[in-house]
Amino acid sequence: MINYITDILNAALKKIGLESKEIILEKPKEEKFGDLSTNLALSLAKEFKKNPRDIAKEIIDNLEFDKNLIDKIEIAGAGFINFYISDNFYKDNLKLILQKKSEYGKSDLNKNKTANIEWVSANPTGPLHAGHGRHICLGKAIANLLEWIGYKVTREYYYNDAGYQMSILGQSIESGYKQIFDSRIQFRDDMYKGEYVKKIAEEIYEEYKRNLPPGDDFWIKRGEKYCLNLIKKTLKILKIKHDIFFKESSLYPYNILIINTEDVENIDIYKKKKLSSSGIIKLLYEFKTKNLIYKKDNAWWLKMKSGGFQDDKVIIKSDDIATNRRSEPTYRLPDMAYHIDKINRGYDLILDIFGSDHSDTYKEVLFGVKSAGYAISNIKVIIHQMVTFKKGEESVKMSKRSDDVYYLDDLIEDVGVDATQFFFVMRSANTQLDFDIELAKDKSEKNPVYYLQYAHARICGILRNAEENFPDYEDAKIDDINFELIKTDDEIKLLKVLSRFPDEVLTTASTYEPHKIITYLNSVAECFHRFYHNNRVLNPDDKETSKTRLQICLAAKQVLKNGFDIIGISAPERM
RNA sequence: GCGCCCGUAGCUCAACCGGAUAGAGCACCAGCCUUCUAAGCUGGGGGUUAAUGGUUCGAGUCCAUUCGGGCGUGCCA
Repeated sequence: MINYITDILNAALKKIGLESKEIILEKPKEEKFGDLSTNLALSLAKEFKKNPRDIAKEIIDNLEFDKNLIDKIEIAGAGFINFYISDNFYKDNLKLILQKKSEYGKSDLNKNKTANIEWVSANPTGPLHAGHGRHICLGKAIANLLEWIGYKVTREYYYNDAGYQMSILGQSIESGYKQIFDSRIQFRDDMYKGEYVKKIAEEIYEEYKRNLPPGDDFWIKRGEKYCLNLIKKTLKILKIKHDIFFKESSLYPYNILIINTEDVENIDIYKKKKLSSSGIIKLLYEFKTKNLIYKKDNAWWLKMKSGGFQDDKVIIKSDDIATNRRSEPTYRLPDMAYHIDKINRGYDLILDIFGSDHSDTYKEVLFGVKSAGYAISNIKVIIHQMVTFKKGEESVKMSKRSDDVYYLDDLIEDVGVDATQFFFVMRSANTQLDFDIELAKDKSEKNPVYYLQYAHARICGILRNAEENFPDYEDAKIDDINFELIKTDDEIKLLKVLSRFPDEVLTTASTYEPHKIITYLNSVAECFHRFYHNNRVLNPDDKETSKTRLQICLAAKQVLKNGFDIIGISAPERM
């Protein structure tokens, strides 16, 4: 419908002799202003310094439209053009929903385009904690949205499988292992002390007893495998499956993270050894060739001041025996190489999701990628603010250091998968979120999840009733709909809301803001509940109306279900 | 100190390139179950959109300043 009106408006502009414009059509807040409205005349008035109402009149006089679809068009207020859409359109759309079913709302706008969405990407140093939840649930919904607007989506998980943090994990497990038979062993402050560390240690002890396995690498690899499995398990509960797990080490020669600072100086060494094909080395070549890096204090720095940053940043650390620091890249360099890797894979859209604690670093990374000579216009970054947890009035402390962490598994167990998903996606990503665990747990009308799911369950109740008591209604076909019988306000309003779904999906997807779908579904549920309250669906004395209303119910159920699929919650048949 | 994000009803939050009387849920008040699930429906009270100034036909939205909150500001990621 929006496309149709946009087209006829542009045709009218052409007749007047104006360029076609990007036309904004929105649903007016007030019903009396029609179904769709445009401020086109107002913005043209600004441009040409004319009276907006005169322009609006001129446009309408030149507008040709299908009277079967649009009842009337009016000028209102300062110069808004309001369209009143015919009920016929909504009735036709009812058929469309019932025919398209789970496809209703999907668009092929980005047919043949590919998108890569990278998220979660927590390093496998332990289980996911509750704070990760927002990031994870948001990414899940956005990935779904991209598919709904036609992208072929690759879901990717990037993690550091070596380096400082992982070596701490290895040391922690080693300490845990030794502690089993030597009570003198203590954990250092900077070590991981969670229950899972002990579990890994015990597993290893069962396998090797006191025959200490050799090498640092052993502990790290065991830890990585175990922790990644914990993470995947949690993701599976949330019905998330990544297509690619990308290891940082795969960007290095021999998958080893050490880059010798001297070797960078004589970077051709890598070429001689035929090791110059890895992402990190290639990038270093590019930086060196473009004279973007320099050596200072035995570390390598990337020139960033030119990009508006306060300081240049270290990309390869110096050796420092005192602090046990090795000559390895900082996170920036592999992150840049990783993004270049994604660019080279040729996606039409590359999406990163970060918490606000990374909002500075992604700029550095993009700057580096751009400086190295790559186009970054396909890369979009979504930043979400942090989340705090509370139980009623009491706030829940999130401590990484202690072993008393509130894990994502705990949260899911406390409030359920649906409430977890819903609460994290419910709010705009760029506001700080207060997650009320008590409220999410609540099985009453206070809990906003239920308002939506209840509408779906209610419809299922009607369908069950039809099946059991009115078998001859149940087999009603789309062709049995008698449009003449759709006449109450509640019915029409419900159909109007349902017709908006495809447009809502589009705008939601193009801004990557899944909470808008929830706002929309709320209005679907609201209209359905009112319809339900005022309009008896199954009535033995009026078979035709019953059949028709059953089809309306089916359509509402479908739209709710499709919306639930996008945000990733279930559609319960009973509650 | 500097950078990014945020500040909307008692609470949690919406508001689509700047548009018409700023909207929901919860909480509060008053009604509605002999009828497909009352986890619902109907009505009501509640606002100087943190403050001040500016831009314009029009500002919650853009600009400036101030106040308040979050996150960053490592050779951690």
